[in-house]
Formats: sequence, C-alpha cells, structure tokens
Amino acid sequence: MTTEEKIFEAAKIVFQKKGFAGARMQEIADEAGINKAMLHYCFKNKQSLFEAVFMKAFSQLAPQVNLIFSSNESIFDKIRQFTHSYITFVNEHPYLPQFIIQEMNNNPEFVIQFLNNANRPNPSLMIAQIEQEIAAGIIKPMPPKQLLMDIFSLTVFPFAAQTMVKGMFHISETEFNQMMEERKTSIAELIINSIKK
Amino acid sequence: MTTEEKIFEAAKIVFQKKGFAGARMQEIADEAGINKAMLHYCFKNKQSLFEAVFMKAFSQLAPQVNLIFSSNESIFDKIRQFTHSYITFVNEHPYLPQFIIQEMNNNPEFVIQFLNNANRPNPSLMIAQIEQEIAAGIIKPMPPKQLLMDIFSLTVFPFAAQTMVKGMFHISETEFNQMMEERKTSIAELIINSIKK
DNA sequence: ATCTTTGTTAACCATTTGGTTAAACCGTTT
DNA sequence: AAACGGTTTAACCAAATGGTTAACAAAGAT
Repeated sequence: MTTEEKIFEAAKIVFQKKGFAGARMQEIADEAGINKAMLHYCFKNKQSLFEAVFMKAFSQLAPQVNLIFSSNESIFDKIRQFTHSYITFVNEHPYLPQFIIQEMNNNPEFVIQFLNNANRPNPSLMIAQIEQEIAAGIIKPMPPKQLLMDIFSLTVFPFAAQTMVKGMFHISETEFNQMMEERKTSIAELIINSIKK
Repeated sequence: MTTEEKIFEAAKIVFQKKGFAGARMQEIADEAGINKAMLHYCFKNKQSLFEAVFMKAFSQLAPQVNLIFSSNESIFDKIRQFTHSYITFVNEHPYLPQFIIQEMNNNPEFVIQFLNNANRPNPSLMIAQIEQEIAAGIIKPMPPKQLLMDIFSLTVFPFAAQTMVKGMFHISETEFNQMMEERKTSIAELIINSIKK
C-alpha cells in the first residue's frame, strides 16, 4: 500500500468517525502511521483531503443505486434488489450513510459538487418507470418522489440513526445486524404490497 | 430575554447548524450579541453549554413521542397521530432530528445520558400494545421493533437527510415542505395498510 | 452616600491546530 | 562514489480557539 493510500484510508476512518470539523490532521497521520508533513506532501490541505474522501465515499454508494434504478427489471424486482443490495453494502460500510448525510447538511455547498459528480444518484429513470407503471395500471397512483423517499427512508434511516436506534431499543450490535438482515426483504415487501394494485 | 437565554438561543442556532466540533464560542457570542466572556460566566465551558442545548432539544422531541405512544388510542390512530404531530413539530424545528442523530453518532457517550433522561423516548408501551394487537388478531404478526423502525424511518429520514434529498430530487424548500405535508397522512396509511389484517 | 453583589467587557493567555521548512534518507543513475 | 530525484521527518510557525483575568458598570442593600 502506497503512502498516499495509507493516508487516504486513515483519513476515511477519521473523517467518517469525527466529521470534517472534528477530525484532526495529527490523528489522521497517527492512524496512517506517518508524519503529519506527509499529509500535506500528498494532499494540498485538510479540505482537499476531505473532499477526496467524501467524493470517493459517494462514488461507491451512488453507482449501487443507479445500477439497479437503470436496469430493465420490473419495478417490483428493482425495489427488492435495491433494499437487498443496499443493506448488504452498507453493512460493510456502516459509517457511510451517516457520514454523507452529516457532511452534506453541514456543508450545503457540497450539494453542488455532488450534483455535478458523474456518479451522482440519478432517480430520473426510476421516476419515469414509476409513472409508466402507474399509467399502465400496474401500480396505484402516487407521487413517484414520495415512493422513492419511502424506499430510501426505510433502507437508510436505521443506519444513519444507528446509535440512537440501538440506544432506544436497547439492542446490541448483533441484534441490530439481525434486524437489518430481516429488513432486506421485509422493506421491499412492505413497499410492494402498498403499491401493487 | 435574560442574557442566559440569549446565549442559550444563540448556542442552539450555532450548534444545530455546525455541530459541536464545528461550532465556535466566538460565533455563539456574536449571535447572542454579547461578549465571549459572558458565555463562561453563564456556562462552565463549551461542553456544558452544548449539553444544555442538546438535552433541551431532546427533551422537546421525546415527550411528543411518548405522549402519543402512551395514549389510549387504537394502534391505527396512534400511528396517524404520530406521523401528523411529529412532522408538524419538526417543520418548526427543521434542524432538530439531524442535530440529535449527528451528535449521538459522534459522541456515543451521550447515549448513556440520553437513556437516563426522564424525557427519553420510551417505546416499551407501544411495543406491548403491538404485541397485544397481534395476539388479538387485529394486525398481522411482525416484530414490533421493525414496525416502530418503519414508522420512525418514514417520518424522520426526510428531515435528517434534507439537504441530500433536496439536491437529489431537485426540489426547493417549498416543494419539500409540500411533500412533508402530504406525508403527514400518506405515511400513516402506508403503514396501517401493511399491518391491517 | 457607600458598600456589596451581580452583570459585562477588553485584553490577555495557553494550547491546539493546520500548515511550512529545511534537512535527512534512500534508491537510481552516471 | 558522487550526484540526483523523489520521499520522509523533526522542528518550527502563525493563526485560531477555548478559556481566564482584572477592571468597570449597574443595581440593590445598609
């Protein structure tokens, strides 16, 4: 692993745990096991290191969404695939949703970058398909954006609010993971059931 | 408004916008229109000021939940009431969910405080009721915690991920508020429909 | 009137933090 | 082996930041 990669991985860990404002360059250096000056040798400054990490994180998550949303499956299968593969993916990157949401809220200027990112999540195809299937009488009429919001909410929220959820329900890491495992299918069926005519 | 109140209100604004790590004591002082030394005259330090704000925020939100969850209504009406009154409340405190979730994730030690808070959200009554209604054959069998997670997810997520949602769907503040207005009833009906036998 | 308590401020301080510099290290070329 | 290039580090620096101090003002209390 090159030094740059070591720094990047370390930065990912520290930024995702503490956020931009809470992260310390020294802590990233320690985590990477190198001298602080190397950070600035490889990356211009904290901001640019952060942006690299943030965009990478985003670029990992978004294609997941687009791949499924743009496939040729029926809407029902898309929903099933999405909940399943999203939860599987996030299980391996548990900090990611919270990290992206947090930094997006704290730095709304990122929204611009994020909208121009080639890998941005693009719901327009999915929205078009929903409209078609409504017109074709396959699913009940409803605002497509609301349907997407429902899907995202049910899938992402438990991860984004992980700490609070665990605290409120008094559940352990393991129990939480079990619940998420169940949700891979239960969310899809809940949604499908509600839109099927 | 007393100086202490001015500080508190200012701190609320700054902490909710920037988070604990991103907030600056000077900015809070400016926002309150007073000298920085006053902050330390009224509150011990940044940490204690933050905790005051955080706990207050929490204590505003949690009773909302408990009041409804502990009422004598049918489960269906509880769900309807909850989505409606939660969204109404959060519309007036749009930063609140994101703030609580973020700081809870960044400082998991708050979970302990939060669990001991007299105003903590307490889902146990609601869980018991769900179990009863399943046993009575009124609603379909399902893990009560999953049902609650669904309700929270659908209600809270759009606010917590506000900035990203707006960006991804290309919607304005006004359109967002309209969507949330619709959700007051649509979420409840979605859930009720899925559990009704 | 003056003493005392409470509220308020400007100036200051110590530490932390992001960032720089100049020197050292090390493999490669000549 | 000397010179060279990229890599790495210890030491350093300036600015920002949380927090303190000592003086000052305002308002009651005696």
